[in-house]
Amino acid sequence: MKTSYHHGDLRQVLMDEAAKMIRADGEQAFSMRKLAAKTGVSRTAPYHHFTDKQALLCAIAEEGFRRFMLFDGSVVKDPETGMIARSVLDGFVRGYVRFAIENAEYYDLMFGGHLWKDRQLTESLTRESHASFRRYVDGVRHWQEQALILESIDPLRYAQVSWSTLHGMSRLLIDGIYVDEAAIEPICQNAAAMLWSELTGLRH
Amino acid sequence: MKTSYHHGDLRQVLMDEAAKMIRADGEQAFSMRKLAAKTGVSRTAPYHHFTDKQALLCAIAEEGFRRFMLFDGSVVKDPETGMIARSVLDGFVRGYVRFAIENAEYYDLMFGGHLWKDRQLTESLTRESHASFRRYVDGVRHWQEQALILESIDPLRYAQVSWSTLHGMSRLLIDGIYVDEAAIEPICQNAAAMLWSELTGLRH
DNA sequence: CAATCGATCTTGACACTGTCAAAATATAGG
DNA sequence: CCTATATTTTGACAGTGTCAAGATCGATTG
Repeated sequence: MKTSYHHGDLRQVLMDEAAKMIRADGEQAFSMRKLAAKTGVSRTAPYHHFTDKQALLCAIAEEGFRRFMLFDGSVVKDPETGMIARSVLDGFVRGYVRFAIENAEYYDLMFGGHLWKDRQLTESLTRESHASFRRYVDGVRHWQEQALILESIDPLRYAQVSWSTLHGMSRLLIDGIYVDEAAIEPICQNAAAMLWSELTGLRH
Repeated sequence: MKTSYHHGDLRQVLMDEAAKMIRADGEQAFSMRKLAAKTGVSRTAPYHHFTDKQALLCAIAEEGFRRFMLFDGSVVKDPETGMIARSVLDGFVRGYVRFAIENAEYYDLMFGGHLWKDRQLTESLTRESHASFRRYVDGVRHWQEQALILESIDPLRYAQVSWSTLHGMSRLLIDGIYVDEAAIEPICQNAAAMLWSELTGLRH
């Protein structure tokens, strides 16, 4: 039932192996030739499944976006105020950061900049990533329709700023800038408190 | 009065030219050999001023940190509440993002991750960058001592989260992720409002 | 002024990279 | 079986970071 001929779905094997290599030694140290060697094929074999090194990286990033969806839609109301509960924000922030840290090799490719910088994104990656963000904005808008958050919020603007916070934290933690791992929990707490306060207008 | 022999302070010329090249074509396309050619010296000449390509990039990043300082310390009080004025936050957020965008080639090296990822930072870069962040935390603490912001705030945690927001926004804007340039102003406004609200406990 | 010495630069070399063109091979359909 | 097509390999080329050895320059000293 294999659709591949010589090497049982080489395409997927290449992507998995590449991700593993990047996780182990960093994107900087990754090379197409080493990937080919590790996979046990010739140097140029990967080029029949990916037009480019860039295309391979885009494909991995795209897979990252598909694994990423964490807006499960389930909401908890605060019984007193009727607004969204702090715990929802806590879970969301932790979920985001957790994904970024545990799948750092994917996260780096998704938002590492290098892919975005040169504007040579695969069209399908562009589509997938934009869809991912749109889901986020839609989720916020949905909260608003249910009166779980302030009416005065602009969902797009809130999405942009809150995503900035989440992304900035993730970079901070992944790269170990100014911070060590033990600080993850309190930082997430603070960020969640800030975002919740922004959404509800309430003070913790 | 030149301290250099053959090429009037080659070290600085290399750094400037490198920054210019990275600005023009991106870090990805930057190479030591092209830099040497552009500067009009031999391929290995730069290696007598920088032990590594990495060391060169670190030196540029370090220069970026020195150009960066934007915590000027001047504060404006809100006449009614006696707390820090919204305009201070506005200016700070805009200043940060402005620097990041206008000096994107420096900012990328400072926080692009690639330098931090492999832990091969120059010692002096580590020092300079940490000093830069410490200045930020100290600034917040100073505000607190003057009772310009809430007493309940943990300056370190606030610094980490707010820096996350600023950094995330900058990446978002520099890389053009999910956003176009026209949105810079409203996004800065929203972020400043959120941070100000977090600092003062007030609602805009 | 000449000799020397250290700082600065160049030349040559090596292993490694991405990727193209052409050749080789395996598989599927007729 | 035989041919067309999908897949992989071999060979090649220009470009990369950087090391070792040599050449050259500037200043310092005798």
